[in-house]
Formats: sequence, structure tokens, C-alpha cells
Amino acid sequence: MPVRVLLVDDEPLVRAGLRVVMEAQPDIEVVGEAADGAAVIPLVRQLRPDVVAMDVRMPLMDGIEATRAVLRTVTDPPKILVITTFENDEYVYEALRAGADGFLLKRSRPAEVVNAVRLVAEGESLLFPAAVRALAAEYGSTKARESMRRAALTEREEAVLRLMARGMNNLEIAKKLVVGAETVKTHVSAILAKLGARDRTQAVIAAYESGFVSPR
Amino acid sequence: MPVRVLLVDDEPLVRAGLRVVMEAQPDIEVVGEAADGAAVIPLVRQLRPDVVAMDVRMPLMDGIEATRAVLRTVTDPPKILVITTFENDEYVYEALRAGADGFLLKRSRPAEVVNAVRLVAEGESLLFPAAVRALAAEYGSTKARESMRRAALTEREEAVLRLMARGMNNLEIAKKLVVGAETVKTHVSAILAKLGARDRTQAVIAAYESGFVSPR
DNA sequence: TCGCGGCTCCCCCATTTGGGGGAGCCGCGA
DNA sequence: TCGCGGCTCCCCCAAATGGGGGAGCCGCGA
Repeated sequence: MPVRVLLVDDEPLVRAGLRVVMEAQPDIEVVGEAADGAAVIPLVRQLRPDVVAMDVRMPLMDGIEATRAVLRTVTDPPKILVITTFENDEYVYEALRAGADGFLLKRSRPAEVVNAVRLVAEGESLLFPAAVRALAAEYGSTKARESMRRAALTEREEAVLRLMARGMNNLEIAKKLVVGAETVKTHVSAILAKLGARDRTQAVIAAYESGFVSPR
Repeated sequence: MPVRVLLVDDEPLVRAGLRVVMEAQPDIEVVGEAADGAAVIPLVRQLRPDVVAMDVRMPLMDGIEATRAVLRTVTDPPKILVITTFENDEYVYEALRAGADGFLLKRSRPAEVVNAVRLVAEGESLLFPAAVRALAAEYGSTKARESMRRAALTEREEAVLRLMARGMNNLEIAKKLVVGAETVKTHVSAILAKLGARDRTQAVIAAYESGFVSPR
């Protein structure tokens, strides 16, 4: 039976990206989504997920409070995987102290994402020292630290994603935006990293799934 | 600057409906209306619309003739969006062969209507209509319906497209379907050809836009 | 003033994708 | 029985994609 996952992130694009990554796995099933920690408790009661993948920073109730609330009020609570964009986010440590079972960087590769989900689902805690080292070692000890802000796309990146979702390739996007093809490549890479997408197709899927672009 | 649209339909109610839908959009402006194709040429010259949304079936001059006339006599012609009631209207195929940029069903939802207008305005041919146009250009109008059937995906191709729309690459699809990677490539190529898509991203977009797969 | 993030462009390189051809097997219908 | 379409696999090859670096410019805010 598959691992049942509840996604909680205020950024629809991030949710969609995670969803694409997870649903590509036969043994992982995304059973629900929420945009804020405040919605987590009833959803956990209703959906009984095995794992809650939850952003630390959210508008109404952040991941720390939500973690405490779930563990305090739900019997047989799910594993909680905290999602963050910062490597050394003090919120993460608080969340882990609050009882979270592991954490995940938003720019983790799909393989890392699904691996983390499987691990916490099986009761393996991704405690931070080792995990931080492992992930930090893999993800750019230099650049990662710098450019890790919120996973929200910049204006230019949104424009590129919109054109990607219209089926344009990099060259066409470059002409449309009157920039060089290399620039578009840079934006595309940034988009893929922020959305946790492996390729442009997954990014476009995320754009549709999140409502960033609307079908029909 | 908004997209300037000229509505051409012999049915006032249809024009009114389209006008309401389009004018509800901040980026679409209806600059004129006509009740028959015969009035289109002077109006296009006078109003210089970006898009002509035109019914195929009209009393004096139908949409096919009007499309040909506009493209033949107007310099820097507008995009032409053909409106029809029936999905398998052979008039539509003829209009597309005559140079129309896309088609729209009268029973389309408002979101579809404005989306179609925006797409053709920006030079993007509607995906499935593009496929129809390609096929219609290749085969005769009499065989249009038959070529549509020819364009229908096989069972296996549908399965592959579904997995493509979940973000899988060819190797993952191959494993999922327990076939060789070459087989998947063959299917993907067939899908692209049938949908008129250039790459897998466009195919996935088509899958979403056509409702073949639905956002969750 | 300095630093940082956003935007732009450049290099190199591995992988993926897609197109061209061909071919064998099988089931179904003319 | 034969042909055809669907499904499978194979070859070669060009193009696109994505990742890894680096770097310059500019505006804004500490």
C-alpha cells in the first residue's frame, strides 16, 4: 500500500511541484493539500495521511505551530516532514524540537524528495545534523545558501513559466521576451529548482495543477 | 494594450453572449460586430482588429469565403477564430484550410472563449485545431472526418500520454508499462504527430487543454 | 557606501528528446 | 489467405534540454 501524503504549503506552485514529483512514484499517493497550517488538523483527521509534508513559513499558522497542534491533538499522528527553503532556518530547528520527523529543502531533487518521504514514513527520522550535512554537501555549499529565499518565482520567471506553459521552447521564449537564449535557460533552471521539477514538462504540469495557468 | 476583437455572427444573441464574455476581460476589447461575412472586409479595414471571431455558417457570405477574402485582400490581416456549433463541422476544416487560426465551439465556456482569443491573438495556433488544420491540409475536406479518426490515439498511446502528463520521462514510462524505451519513443512520436505537438511539453498542454487529463 | 537579489549573457558538458529509417509479431477483417 | 494496423524493438543522428561553473549591470535597502 502506498504512502499517503498531505501537502501543506502556502505556495500553490510548490505544492504542485511536490505533487508531480510524488505522484510519479508508484508507492506514494498525495491524498490532499492545504495552503496553511490552520487547515491541517481537520484534514489530518479526515484523510489520515502517513506523512504531512509541511512548509515552515506560512501566513496564518506556521509549520511549527501546526506541528505542535497535530501532535498534541491527533491520536496516532502522521509523520511530519518540514519543508524549508533555508538550509539553516531556525524555524526548522524549532519545528524539529516541536516533534517534526525530518526536513526537506525545497530545492531538493525529486529523488531526494521521495526518498525523504519514504524514510519518514518508515519511521526513520531525518535528524538535522546528518541531513543538513548531506543535503548541504549536495546542494551547492556556496550558491544554495545565498539564493535561498522563498520559493516564489520572480516576475521574470513567472513570465517564462507562462510561455513554457504555452508550449514555447527556449528560443521562442527568448525572442518573445527580447533576451538571449542563455538568459531563458537561466530562468528555466531557476524555475525548475524552485518548483522541484526535473524538466520543463513537470514545470508546466505544476503550472496547471496549481492554477498558475488555467486550462480551458 | 488590449486584444481588439471583431465579432461576426448572424445571430445577435450569439454576438451578445460573446461580447459579454469578452468585455468582462480587461485585456480584451470588442471593437465591432457584423452580421454577415460580406461586411467583414470593410470593417477589418476600418477597425483593424487583432482577432476576428467569425461564425462559419452565415447567410450571404459564410466564414470560409470571408476568411479567404480577408486573407487575400487585407494587408497584415487579423487572426481568424472560426466559431461553430458542431464539433465535426466540415465547414470548419475548410475554414482552417483557408487560413483560419483556430476554432471555437459556440457552447464553449467563457474561460475557453477568452483563452482562445488570447491564444490566437498572440500568434499561437490552438493546439488541437492545429492538428486538425494539419490533417485537413493533408487530406481532403471530404476525408476530414476520417482523418480525425486517424488522429485518434490508440489505447497504448493514451496510456503513454497519461504518464507523460504526470511528468514521467521515457524511461520511467517504459518501466511503468513494462516495455522497452524504444517502444515508448515510438509511441511518443506517434502522439506528437497526431496531436500536432512539437515536443512532449506541447503534448501535455494539449492533454490539459482538451480535458484529456484534468487538474486536481 | 556596500551587499544582495534580480536580470542578463557566456562557457562546457552529459543526458534527453525527437526524427529518420527498418523489422518482426499478432489479431482482425476483407 | 492476405493486408493492415497496432505493438514491439533496433539503428543512427541532430537538436534541445538541463546542470555546472562564471560574470557584469543595476536598483534598492541596510
